[in-house]
Amino acid sequence: MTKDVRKLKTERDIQRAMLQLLTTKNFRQMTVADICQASLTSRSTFYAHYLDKYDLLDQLVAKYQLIFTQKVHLRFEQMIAGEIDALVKGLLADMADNREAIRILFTVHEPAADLEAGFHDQLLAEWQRFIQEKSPTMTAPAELIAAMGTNVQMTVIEWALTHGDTSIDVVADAVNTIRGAVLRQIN
Amino acid sequence: MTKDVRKLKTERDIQRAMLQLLTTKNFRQMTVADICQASLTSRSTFYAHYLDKYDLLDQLVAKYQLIFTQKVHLRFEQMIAGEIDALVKGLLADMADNREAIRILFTVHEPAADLEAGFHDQLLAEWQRFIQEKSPTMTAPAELIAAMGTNVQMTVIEWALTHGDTSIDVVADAVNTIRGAVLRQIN
DNA sequence: AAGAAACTGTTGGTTTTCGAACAGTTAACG
DNA sequence: CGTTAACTGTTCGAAAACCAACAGTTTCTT
Repeated sequence: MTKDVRKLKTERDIQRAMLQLLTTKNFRQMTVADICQASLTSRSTFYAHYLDKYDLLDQLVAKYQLIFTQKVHLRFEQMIAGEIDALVKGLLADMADNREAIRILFTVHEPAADLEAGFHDQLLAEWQRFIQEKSPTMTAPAELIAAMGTNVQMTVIEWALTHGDTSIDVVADAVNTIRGAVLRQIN
Repeated sequence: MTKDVRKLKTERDIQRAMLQLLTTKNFRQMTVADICQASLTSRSTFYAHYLDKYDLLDQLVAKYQLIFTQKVHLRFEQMIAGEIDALVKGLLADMADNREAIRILFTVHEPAADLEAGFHDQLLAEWQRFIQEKSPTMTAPAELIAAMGTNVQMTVIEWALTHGDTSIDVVADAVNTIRGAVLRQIN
């Protein structure tokens, strides 16, 4: 039923290798042979696990998209109601182990596999749902406010991914002000 | 002729796992099952590579001892003649990839596998050879001065292993003074 | 445009790893 | 003391990974 340990290990090695390679060269110019060389796996084994490098990227993106999906839904309420410190620190804590991987994948923008876009869409859906519940009829266009809130959050997330969780305090005040302005459009 | 990649990978995984476990528990209370669990290898595979955990430790120690042996002989002359900055920075550069592993192994003191003792003996032999060449007849006992020089170097090496190469400048003056005093006994 | 070089995706035979089981030893515990 | 429990070291069939070779495609060079 459960997967063979060897499969888990090779998939781990291959995924790590791809992430590591993405820091050097971009996805397009990366070959399957490169990935195999970096992960110490044979090409035949690679193709036993993935259709091609696009499939590998898909699965990587899907993996972190899933983690994000699970976390975001739980934290969304407090993300917009609470202080910005709690928001970012909570998210970073959830993703501590994966921060570097997510940061790398955010640089890849393939039509069928775009983690940054995926995060964005996910947040946007949450905002639309939130606005619909809180105030179905509001003066400002709901779509605009949802997009605004989403983009503010994405900005903070990306900032935190690259700068780490220690330097949040520097920007907390500024972001809190903006967040408050967005929320006032809804209430 | 050359080893199968799978063998290299499992040995790498097992060795990494043991080093990682050594940061948690000490060597005596560590079991083969622990190592296998941490490295995601089966016990039967472990025993296909090593006789037991002592054999594994032996090979780990021997590996880093060999690296040290190769580097020390090349750098010994400049280690005692040059400035202490050059000494430590040179050594650390040589061992940059292995610093963490060596630091961990320095905490293990098994009768048959003691990296710290091995480094010490290696340096002592270099000092004895050096004194014999430079001044075969000297007033102070050669053994004492060799031991002194060795211990000074070991102190610096261990300090650098734990504190990193950035903070060498802090102690450079102090160590240079001591090193000068030791060398004056020979010349 | 033609040939070379590199990359893709697949196959089959060989080697390695896995997992479960086993008896024998050591450590823990009431 | 005796009885569990845990650890050691070994065996063997099944599963997975390896490598080399292959034809077909794309990319580079001249």
